[in-house]
Amino acid sequence: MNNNSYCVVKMKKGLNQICYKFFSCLSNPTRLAAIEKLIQKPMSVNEIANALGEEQSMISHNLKPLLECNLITSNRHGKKRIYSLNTETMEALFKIVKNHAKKYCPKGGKCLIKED
Amino acid sequence: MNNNSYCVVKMKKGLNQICYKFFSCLSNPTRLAAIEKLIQKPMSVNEIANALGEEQSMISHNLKPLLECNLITSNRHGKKRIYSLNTETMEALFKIVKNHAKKYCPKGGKCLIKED
DNA sequence: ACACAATATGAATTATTATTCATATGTAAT
DNA sequence: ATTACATATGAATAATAATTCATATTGTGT
Repeated sequence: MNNNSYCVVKMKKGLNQICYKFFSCLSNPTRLAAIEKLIQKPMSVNEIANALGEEQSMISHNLKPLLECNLITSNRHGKKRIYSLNTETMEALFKIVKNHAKKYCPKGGKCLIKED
Repeated sequence: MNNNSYCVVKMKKGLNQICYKFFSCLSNPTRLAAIEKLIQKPMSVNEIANALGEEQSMISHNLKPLLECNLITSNRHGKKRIYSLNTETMEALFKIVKNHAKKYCPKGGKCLIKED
């Protein structure tokens, strides 16, 4: 999955190579829930796990791809490792998604299937 | 998967419900490749399939979630159904991803794993 | 150096998602 | 109404990703 501190995605071409891992990070309920917690404030793995009622190791596994894609960062604080959201990218991203949803998902969270 | 023209995602809460399907659509090499083709110009299923060297039915299957999320639209033109990109959303999105990649993926398409 | 706390890792299992192939549906022209 | 072209659908299989659980690692304070 990575060749020495770089992660290379096997990909067909172009756009894909950059985008696939990026969007994959975000297309997972657990990771989205973790991100949602990190919007509030930086947290440790255990804090996120407790807040979500999930196992510590599961959260740890899930934070990894987010870190690799730099959607979150981490640094030590005493014996804890604190994870923070990359707010620059994430806020810009959510702004677009929310805008899109407002336009196309009138029933709050459900996507309208448009017919032509 | 959908209850009568609406698709409902089973989801833990909040942000997730809106975001999960959105990002899921985009975290797939085939769909990203199809989108890349549609950036150039609107196309039919067969045109996309030929351009990518893939089966027609596979592309058809893959366009469906993009349609449901309104990331593409479609309309008939004679016997063909022409698919077009929702450029408003997609261009804004790619702009963010490219910007993020420029900042964090110095080796063009490979993601730098940051150590602290 | 030791013990503890916090987090990470690996590998097996389970769950989810993609692809394929056969076939159905729809459309337009003759 | 029949044919041919274009696309969609369903269901089986294959591929990929997520979760779990046991355990390893790493850092901290004593």
